[in-house]
Amino acid sequence: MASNANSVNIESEKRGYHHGDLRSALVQAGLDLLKTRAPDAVSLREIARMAGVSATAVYRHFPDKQALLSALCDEGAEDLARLQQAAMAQAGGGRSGFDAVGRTYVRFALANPTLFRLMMTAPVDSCAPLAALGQDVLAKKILMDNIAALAPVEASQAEQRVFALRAWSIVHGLAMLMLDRQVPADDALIDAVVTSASVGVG
Amino acid sequence: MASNANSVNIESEKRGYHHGDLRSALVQAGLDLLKTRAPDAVSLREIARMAGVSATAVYRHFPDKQALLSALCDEGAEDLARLQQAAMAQAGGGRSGFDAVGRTYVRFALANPTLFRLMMTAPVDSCAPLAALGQDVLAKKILMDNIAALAPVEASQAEQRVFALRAWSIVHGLAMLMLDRQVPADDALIDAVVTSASVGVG
DNA sequence: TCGGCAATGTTTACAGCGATAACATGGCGA
DNA sequence: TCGCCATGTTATCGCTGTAAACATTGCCGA
Repeated sequence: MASNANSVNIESEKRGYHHGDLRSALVQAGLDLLKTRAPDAVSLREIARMAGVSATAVYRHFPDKQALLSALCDEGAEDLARLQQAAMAQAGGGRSGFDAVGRTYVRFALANPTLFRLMMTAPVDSCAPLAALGQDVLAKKILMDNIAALAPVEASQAEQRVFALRAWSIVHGLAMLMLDRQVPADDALIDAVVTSASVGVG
Repeated sequence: MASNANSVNIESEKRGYHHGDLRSALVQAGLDLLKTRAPDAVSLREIARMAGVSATAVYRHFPDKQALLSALCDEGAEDLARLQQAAMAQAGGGRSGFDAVGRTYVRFALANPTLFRLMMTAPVDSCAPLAALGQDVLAKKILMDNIAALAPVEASQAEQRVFALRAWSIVHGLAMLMLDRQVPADDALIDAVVTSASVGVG
């Protein structure tokens, strides 16, 4: 997951005043921290501590905490996109590929709850235009296009867009409900909800 | 929205050392604050300030911040349930009532973004059993049962459960995606996604 | 080779946060 | 009337994100 193959072993080497590749180290530390902490329990200071560096050093590489978190989101988005591409390829495309991508989406959310929540939760009050956001949004756009391409061919473009959005809503809603424990995180349940979703429509 | 008709005008009266009904006042202040703040920008201290009381007074009525927030969630859940009941009644039940309930769900989320997010986001790391949570979960259970009752009659119980969960996923996912600005918060779009959701199945 | 500048670390400081402990007030029943 | 106790208060703690000032070092031009 989101390995930065270069610049490993940093923590073991005795480093001098300068770190070498602190930015990558911070991102890696952040991803590690995300695995065990709740989203609002992820503190800039702890990430810095984990990277063996003072808290304010972070500000040499990110304007503020949110920027650091956004960098983590971008890593997550890349991961998710890779997984989905693989799932699609393995299923051989078509409808079964479509379902596989959906299942991958939900399973990724369950496997990386905090990261997923971070990825999908907008900076909230900031009315930033979508284009200004990180590349994860771009990844989603690509995903949307892929989904739309699987809509029934006889449908109009608007109908295809609705079809795609509904598909996204199903997996996103299911993922969120399971993350928030409103619904048991049952693998069979994922299959049931996601798979038959395409039955009634195509 | 979530009016506590009793104990109004508290802030205008000159109160003595004791408040009278601080608990209600805190809940009301919290709901007011939720209207303008992002979820993680809602601080216990500011709610207390808004109620004209010291921060630690809150602890006489709630064990911790989370408990106060849960009280806000319960108010929100009541509101949502009321709105959905009204929508169902006005639409005259049946499929159009079903759709109306779904639309109400999404519109409530858009109208009360922070409150909705608070309601639907579990205390995260706490593995609390669902039964131990606030009444909002109960409200959701009722909702689920209502939805399930509208599933195709020839379906098995398990199929009905999946049908209900998929319906919930659609509206929940759509609400979340719109809240997080992944998708434009367009009223017509809500109608399109929610309404035709029942077309392919029943 | 040397001097200095820019990049990138550090320490210090501040205001706001949730939470605890100790203290103050005052309503109400014995 | 007295005293209990529910419900307020202030003081304090450790944590947070962030800004400002200072320290160190790699690198580039003279």
